[in-house]
Amino acid sequence: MQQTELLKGTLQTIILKLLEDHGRMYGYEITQKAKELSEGDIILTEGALYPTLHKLEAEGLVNTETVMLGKRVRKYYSLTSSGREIERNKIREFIEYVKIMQKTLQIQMLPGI
Amino acid sequence: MQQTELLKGTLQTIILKLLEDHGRMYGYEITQKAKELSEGDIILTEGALYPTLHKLEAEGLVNTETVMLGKRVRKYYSLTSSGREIERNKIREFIEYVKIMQKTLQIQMLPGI
DNA sequence: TCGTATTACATAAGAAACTTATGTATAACT
DNA sequence: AGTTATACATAAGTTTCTTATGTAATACGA
Repeated sequence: MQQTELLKGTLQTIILKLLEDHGRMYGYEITQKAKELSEGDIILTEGALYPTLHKLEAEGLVNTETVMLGKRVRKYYSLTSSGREIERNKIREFIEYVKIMQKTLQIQMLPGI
Repeated sequence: MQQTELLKGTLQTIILKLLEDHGRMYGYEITQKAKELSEGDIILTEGALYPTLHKLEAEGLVNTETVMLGKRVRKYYSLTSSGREIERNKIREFIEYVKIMQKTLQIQMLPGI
């Protein structure tokens, strides 16, 4: 993550939604997809990403599958049904959060936003 | 703050914008205004609010003025010109952040949002 | 008038979520 | 051959909040 400071607290949401939209992914791929979709604004650091993925796994929100690529390891993650449910909640919460902030800050975000 | 978890990192933004929109305010008043505008969703806890106000003061973003109400103390805060500048940046950053998230999560927030 | 809720400030310990730094190792490119 | 990219991982430290605690005046209801 980084810079915007606001991105704190959204890492799980981003990971879960990327897994929902793009199917099974591995860690490094998640960082690249986030960077691509955000047009360079979201840089997921490894120090944040991997512990979060491990936590999601420990909570049963994602499954893992380890694949050997020659001599290298790649660890794929995919949503469990529980993970899918949490993901939907997190997206709802995010939209709700933006609405709350809009009311509180009394700002308009133009259509399209 | 609380619950939404997303609100982390937005406390300074909320305080600065409320001071911009409503002029000089005291701590308790800020909590009430945030609660009112957010329709009950933003509950600023004292443990978060006061240290943040002190920090904003230490950074020169707000001025303070202490007023006695009978025997009680009330401490008013108002934006400095530097505080106003930072406030505008934070609002811009917030809007930018929402756009980034919208792209990354590929979600639509209907007009009005 | 007495107890409770509200107003109004403040600080401190602990938790959560990051950043920054470091480590290991293979593969690709120049 | 050396640098960059791919790919995983952990640990120390920072920031920002929550929860708990403390003090005290004022308002309100029974």
